[in-house]
Amino acid sequence: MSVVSVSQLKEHPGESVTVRGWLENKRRSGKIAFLQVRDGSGIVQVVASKKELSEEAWEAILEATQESTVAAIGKVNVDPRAPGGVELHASGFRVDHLTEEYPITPKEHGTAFLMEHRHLWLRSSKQRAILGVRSEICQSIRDFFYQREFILIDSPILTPNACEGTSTLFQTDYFGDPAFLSQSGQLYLEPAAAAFGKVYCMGPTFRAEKSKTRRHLMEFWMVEPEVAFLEFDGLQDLAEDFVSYIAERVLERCSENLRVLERDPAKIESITGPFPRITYTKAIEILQEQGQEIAWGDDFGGEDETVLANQFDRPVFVTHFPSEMKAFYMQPDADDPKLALGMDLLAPEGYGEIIGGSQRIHDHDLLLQRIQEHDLPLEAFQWYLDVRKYGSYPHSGFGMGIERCVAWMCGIPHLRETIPYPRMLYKIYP
RNA sequence: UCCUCGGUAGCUCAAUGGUAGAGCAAUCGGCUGUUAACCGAUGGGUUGGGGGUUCAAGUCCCUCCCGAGGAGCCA
Repeated sequence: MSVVSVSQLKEHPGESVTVRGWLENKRRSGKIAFLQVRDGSGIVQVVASKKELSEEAWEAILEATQESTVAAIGKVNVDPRAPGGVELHASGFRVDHLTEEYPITPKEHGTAFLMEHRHLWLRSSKQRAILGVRSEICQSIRDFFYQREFILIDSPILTPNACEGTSTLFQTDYFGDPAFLSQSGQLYLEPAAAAFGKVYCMGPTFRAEKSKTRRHLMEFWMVEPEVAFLEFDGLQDLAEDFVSYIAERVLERCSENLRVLERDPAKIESITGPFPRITYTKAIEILQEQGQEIAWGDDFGGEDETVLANQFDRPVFVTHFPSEMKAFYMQPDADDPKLALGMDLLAPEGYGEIIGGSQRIHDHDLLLQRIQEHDLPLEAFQWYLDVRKYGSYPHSGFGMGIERCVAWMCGIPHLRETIPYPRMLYKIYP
């Protein structure tokens, strides 16, 4: 008797097959029982009638508890009464492992309890849907760059110094010397752009900031492309194509997950270019018109981002920020050197900053000056300066937070559900 | 780090300063088409820890711990 995955059952109508999985729920009505069996590919209802089963198999059905490992043998029936349209009419049943007192019951639970049981919460339908979307997004990112002939450059996680010199880093011991967990792969990507032209990295990054909000994690995944000879307008085109492609793939491949999440696909259908592009100065004007208390030179707060994004029906680029509020490596605007060629992409619906990027300084002396102005340790950046010393070239890149993108596509409010095992302020279990 | 709210059965929550309760889960029984099934019964508590006020504290006060929401910081 062949083992068939639940997702493939509709290919075997009338056949007798075995399904192996976990018992999600059971309803019993005297001599007939309905069991929801989940195998990872889907959920199927097993219908079991006492008179059609051996005494042993019927006993196994009575004994089976929620989340027990079970094997159901039976005929595949197409039946409109069954959720999913297909059910298994049992001719045999056994319990391979009996679960006792599974903590997550079919009724409601609080967030704290579910986070404490994250390793089990993963089995819940909503969590499976979110992580399924995450998987598709990561795959679409790799496909996007592969199709455009980018080379994958894995950046290091252990680094000898604070890359951007801004955020708080996790420190560890490297054979007696201090080392830090990476907060960005960008600086390591820029030299690689001179080797391959178009490169990207995707991996975990770490920030030791004591942020306690729905939009922050201590450990999050970031994808960062870096392209030689790409300048500021082209960078925005790339980000626009990139985000549009991800949205298209989620719509195409994740419709069932979106349905489980009750996510309106229209919200994702509207993520197509061109995205509006406004300057920081224009953004401040809009915010002031909307009654936000903000002055030129201030950074956006969470509410500012939401108010600004709500002015548009799709993601919006904000560009040309004051140089002082941005990282040391951003190229100054030729028309107004007070401004940096940096851009943020703000997502609608309050999801905030999805992408941050810039054209990088490619002039050696200017970069050296900026490193000194920011009081960064020059010796640690010697290799980074080398990129501008041996065949310098204009180049640009951006970074996108994977979790923020997943939360946005799924329409869920908190980042903690968008990564299998979130690392949050003071919380690292399980 | 700061502000606000909260911590009572395995879970979600009730309980004027006066006998700690319900639903779900668990256990047992009933039911041949259930959709978080339903019906009946049973077991289940150091009310987050410590201290205080009071004849009497889950309830009021102090303190510590833990959690949630928000702010700041940031992607």
